[in-house]
Amino acid sequence: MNKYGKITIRDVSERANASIATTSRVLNNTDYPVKPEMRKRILKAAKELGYTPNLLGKALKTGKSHEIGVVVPSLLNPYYAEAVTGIERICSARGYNPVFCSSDNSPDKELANVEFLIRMRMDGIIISKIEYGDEVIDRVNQAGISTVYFDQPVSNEKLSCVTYDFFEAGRMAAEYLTSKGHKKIAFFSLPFDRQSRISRYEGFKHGLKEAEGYLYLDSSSSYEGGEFLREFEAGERLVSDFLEKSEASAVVAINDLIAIGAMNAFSKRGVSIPNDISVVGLDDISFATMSNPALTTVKQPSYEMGSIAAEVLIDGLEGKRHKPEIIKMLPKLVERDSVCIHV
Amino acid sequence: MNKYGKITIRDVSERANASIATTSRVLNNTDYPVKPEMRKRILKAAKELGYTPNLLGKALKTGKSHEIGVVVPSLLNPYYAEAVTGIERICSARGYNPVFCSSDNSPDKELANVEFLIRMRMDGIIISKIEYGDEVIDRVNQAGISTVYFDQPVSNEKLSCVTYDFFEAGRMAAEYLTSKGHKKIAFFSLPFDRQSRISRYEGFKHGLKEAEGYLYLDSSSSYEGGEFLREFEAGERLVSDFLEKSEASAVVAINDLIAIGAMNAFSKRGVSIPNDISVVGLDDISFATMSNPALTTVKQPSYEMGSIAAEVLIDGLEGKRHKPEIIKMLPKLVERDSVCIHV
DNA sequence: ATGAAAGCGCTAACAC
DNA sequence: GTGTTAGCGCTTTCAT
Repeated sequence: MNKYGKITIRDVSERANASIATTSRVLNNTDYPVKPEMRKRILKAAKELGYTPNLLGKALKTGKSHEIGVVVPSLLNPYYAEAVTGIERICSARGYNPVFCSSDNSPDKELANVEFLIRMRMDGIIISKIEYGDEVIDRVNQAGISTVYFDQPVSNEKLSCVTYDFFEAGRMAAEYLTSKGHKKIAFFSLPFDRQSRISRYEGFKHGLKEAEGYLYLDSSSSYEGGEFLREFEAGERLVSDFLEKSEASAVVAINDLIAIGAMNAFSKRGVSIPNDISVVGLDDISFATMSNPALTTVKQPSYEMGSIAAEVLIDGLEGKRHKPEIIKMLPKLVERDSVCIHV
Repeated sequence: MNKYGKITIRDVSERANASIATTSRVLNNTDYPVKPEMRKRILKAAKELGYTPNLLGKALKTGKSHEIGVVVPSLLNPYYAEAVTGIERICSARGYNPVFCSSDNSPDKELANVEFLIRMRMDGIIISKIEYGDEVIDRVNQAGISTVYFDQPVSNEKLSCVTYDFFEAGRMAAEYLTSKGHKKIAFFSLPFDRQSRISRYEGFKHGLKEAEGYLYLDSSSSYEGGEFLREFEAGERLVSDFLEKSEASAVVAINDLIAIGAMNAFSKRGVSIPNDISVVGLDDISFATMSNPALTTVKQPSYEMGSIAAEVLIDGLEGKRHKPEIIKMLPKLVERDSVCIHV
């Protein structure tokens, strides 16, 4: 035992009367030939001493940590919680250890997290980037660390990315509503500060066809109390605005949280969903099944996106994939109880 | 540049015509005296080369990683998501980097995660333990790593723990209902496989006073699809059971997810909340404000518990606290719209 | 089949 | 004010 009070491989080797090299070979279960008795002695010594390998030493030496860094904007947001769960399952199935960092919706923290992961010499990084510019991308490229982006699209074709057809999702929502006879449809949104929102809205407009579209934007920006609640409340505010003008018979919300907040605000004011107003969300978070009425929405398969991002990254790390992979997941309409036919 | 293609401190020192030692001193911003020109040269060289410190080397040498490992049963569960956010904020404010691991509700994975964090030589660990026995505790103790437990209570007084008065929470819920005139109150629960659930139920019974209590247990155990939805569905199943017997005018649910699931199932069957049946939850997750009606519940301050756990741990690491700290957070009743007076 | 030793990137004690 | 060097725990090449 050294001055740090930790058992090292050296302590084990001494107690087993073996060399460090042999000890390392045994402890790592390599197929290197070692006499059975020696092997047994070493294993016994390790056990008796309560040896715990120091992965820092190992990673420093080998240049591989078997760790994968994951950066998401928020762990509070069910959407990311699901993605992260997908990542976690794949990584651990394939022998990697995911390390999650939340950037708390702050681009600065996002960059700091990425920096940290690079400095820790992660084998790879999975990131759902919110920063608008390319600082993160540049940093990661310069460091030469394998990275896959997910959620928000990344323009560069050289980069692996698991994204989603946001445009098509918006389009499907609008089209579904028109197919139900709605002629005037509102769009409830947060500020268009990310590509996904812009695309959703573009798609929405496209899906409208002959129907009229009305945009309602909530721009109160406080991120206090978690963006989670904030979005829910945005839904409530948008309803006030909407009710004043009463231009439409249906609304598409930029995400489920807003849709649910809106539905609640509507019911509180005696507007019945879906009888008076139809609502469709975008995302399909688990909670969408739990709202009352259950929310009709367009699914973004966050869990699968997370899993696939992890697969792509690990395949790359293990040399099973060489070119950057750009995967665009398709939306799927999930019909529940928040829409009805407009006559 | 070495064979790994990474810039090391050595490369920087060579380019700056300085020694490694001086370079290290400058790069770490120590107050060690270094001539301004030299300092400038080194900084310049580092920048030009795109030097990125290798934290593995540093941690190996110093024995401090400034990383804190966090293990929770699930990141999908909003309760833990909130706790984790509290941890994240404190750690990053105090210069530590939290590393989150989800054990995916599996005791085996929990132990594996803990093992990983120990091997990575984290400075400390924060864990919400689900494993029923003491394996995790023993392992952590043997490794001699500073740890604070949170959520589930830990019996050992030698261990720092941030927990919650589960008994009192159950009691408050029951008492609140009796104070509203309810005489027959049901308790909706999942299996009593953890202390928190047992305590909540005990407290509930205690708070009943002269009122009658009825226990409804959901034991369908599949963890597929995430415990999140599972609990919501458990609420629905419990309602079927309840409606067959119709013994009570109010229900206390072991957690908010079940309460919300139950409320939905009730409304679907034409039972109006709170007019026909009053419901109170336990937890106060953010979703509780978003249900319809908004859920009256007993708050467990998960965000604060996470923050405090982080504070306690870091104080310990920095020698600002020496004895184990046992903190028991108090519940708080949050009145919303799911309860009414029983006549 | 086993071991000695170099070295991964870094810090810090010590020397000058 | 600056530099030399030992060594953190580990793997791995090369000898034996």
